[in-house]
Order: sequence, then C-alpha cells, then structure tokens
Amino acid sequence: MTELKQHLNEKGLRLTWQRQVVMEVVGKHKGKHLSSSEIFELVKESHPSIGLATIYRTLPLLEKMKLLNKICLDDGCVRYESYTPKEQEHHHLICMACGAVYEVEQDLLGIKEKQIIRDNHFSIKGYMVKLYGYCESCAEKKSEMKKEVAL
Amino acid sequence: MTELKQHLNEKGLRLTWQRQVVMEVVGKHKGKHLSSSEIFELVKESHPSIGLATIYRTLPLLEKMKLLNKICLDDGCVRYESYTPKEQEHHHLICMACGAVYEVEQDLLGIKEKQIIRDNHFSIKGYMVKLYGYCESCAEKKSEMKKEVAL
DNA sequence: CTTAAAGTGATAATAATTATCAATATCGAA
DNA sequence: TTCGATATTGATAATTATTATCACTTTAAG
Ligand SMILES: [Mn+2]
Ligand SMILES: [Mn+2]
Ligand SMILES: [Zn+2]
Ligand SMILES: [Zn+2]
Repeated sequence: MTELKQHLNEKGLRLTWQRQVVMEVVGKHKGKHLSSSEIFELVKESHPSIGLATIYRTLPLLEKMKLLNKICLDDGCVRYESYTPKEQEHHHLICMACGAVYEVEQDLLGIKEKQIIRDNHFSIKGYMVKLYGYCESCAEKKSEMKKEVAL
Repeated sequence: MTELKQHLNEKGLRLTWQRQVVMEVVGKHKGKHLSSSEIFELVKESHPSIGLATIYRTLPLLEKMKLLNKICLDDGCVRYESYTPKEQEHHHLICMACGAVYEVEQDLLGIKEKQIIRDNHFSIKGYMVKLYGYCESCAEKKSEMKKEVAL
C-alpha cells in the first residue's frame, strides 16, 4: 500500500486520483518550489478536469501528513516542495536582487538545538533557515553600478 | 537630525508625519510582530485620518531603509518589527498548535556562514531562522490527549 | 511666498486563499 | 456486486491582503 493511502486510511480519509496526481506532480519536480497555482497548471496538463479548489484543499492536507513541505519565500504566496525529513533538512539562499532561490544541504543548527529547547521550554520539531544576500551575477552587477556612479 | 530624516534626505524623499508615526508605533512595540493592518489600527488611535494605503506604502519603504524588519511567520500576512542589525539578529520559535511566537536571542549560524558563502558563491547579508515545535502548554495538552485516547 | 515634485486618502483593482453547496466518488458492509 | 453513509469534488461566490489610480495636499528648496 502506498504511503499516501496509508496516511489517508489512518484518518478515515479517502484515496482519490486528485490527491495522487498532486503528489506525483510535486514529486516530479524535486528541487523546485512550486506555488499552488503553478501546481494547478502542472496538474491540468495531464488532468484538465481538476478544480483549483481541490488543489488548495489537497496541499495543506499533504503537508499535515508530512508528504510535502510548505515554504514561504517572501514573494506573497505559499510554496511547496517534496518532503525532506528532519534528519536531512535543507535551507534556502534567496537573492535579494533577482529573487533566485538556491538550496543549501547542510545542518545549519546542529547541537544548538538542545540548548534552545532547554532555554525556552519549547520542543522543536523542525526548523527552516532563509539566508538573504546576492547571487553571483547580481553581486557583479551591483559592483559595476557603483563604479559607474563613481565616474 | 533624526535617523529617519537622514535616510529620507539621502534619497530625495520627504519627511511626513505619517512616516514618523509609523516608526514611532512600531518602536513602541518591541518584541511584537505586527501585521500591516495591526499597525494601521495602532496608528489610527492617535492619528485617525491616516489612510490604509499610506501604511502599505510606508512599511516597505522603512524596511528598505533598514528601519524595520519584515518577517513572514506563515500566517498569511507580512509582519514587521523593530530593526535588529545583523550583529544581533534574533530568531523565532513558532508553536505549531497555538501559533504563539517566541524570540530567541542567539547567533544560530555563527561560523558556518563563511563556509556557505564559499560553497555557494553567494554573499550573505542576513538570515532568518524559524523553529517549529510546541510551546510548553501545548506540549502538555498533547500528552494529555494521548493518555485519553489510550483509555 | 512660490512652486515643482513627492506624498496622501479614497477607492478601484488584483491576487491568493477560503467558504458554500449541489453533485459525485469512495469504500466498508451486506 | 450492490448499497449507502459520508468524504470529496468542481464551480463559483466571498474574503483577505496587497497594489494601482488619481485628484488633491504637503514638503522643502529657492
Ligand atoms: Mn527547497
Ligand atoms: Mn522578532
Ligand atoms: Zn540574483
Ligand atoms: Zn502553543
């Protein structure tokens, strides 16, 4: 039995082709950070009859079942990506100039976690780091502009 | 000359009482994470004639001048707080049950930053860590519920 | 004091997301 | 299999957060 069906059964929910297709589509785009409407468009390619409301219902559901990760990259919409378990969380570099997003595969917090839990009486289930800065090409453009102004 | 006026002058922008009041209001609420409409309500208390559009214009402006921090706590709206410079960045514990937000004053990345810059050819100007978990009271409620189910 | 240009308030317009509801599909039991 | 309780869906109306417009006002340099 597929992992999706398993999770659904546990909660008395039903397996529909809509839920399967959403899982498949996101799974086919590892490394991408897809908005709800982008997922809608991708699903429609193979299943044009699906409704947008179903997408908006399905994504939070899959997230709660930990089959997807929800992320918020400050561009005004929620995005989703394939689930990464706590042990191999990854993080995001966001270019403040062009908005490009790069992934960082590294444990960025490490042992500090335990200390935070002690200090704050807060049990930590996961974390997300967003790093803001400039990608290589945007950094170059910025230094060129400074030169021009100096002339 | 106030820091606000200084920044505005540099860019040929003007000092208005609206901009001053928004700064004041957010400054009076250190530790809070205020949404645009919450800020609107707070400003209206002393200055009822202000328009919502001005709030939405002013906040991103103050953020670009680094007089405010913009944050995104996954609840569907942008929030702002008093500016904290890079050297003393703080981070957020978000309770997945009740939504409460606590602050953590700690450098969570430290030396890893340089390594990230090397590995990714990305200049880092700042970062933000969101830690997800359960606050003390919600953690208790959860364990109580498990007991009940077990009965 | 004048005046050009920046800024504002009211409000219309968008964009993302949620709520409603009648019709349909799923799945365990008969 | 068939049946039926109910979970789910698609269409669409409604909300919510944010942005765009535009005529009028305010700022600040001269
Ligand atoms: Mn990612
Ligand atoms: Mn904070
Ligand atoms: Zn860039
Ligand atoms: Zn809580």
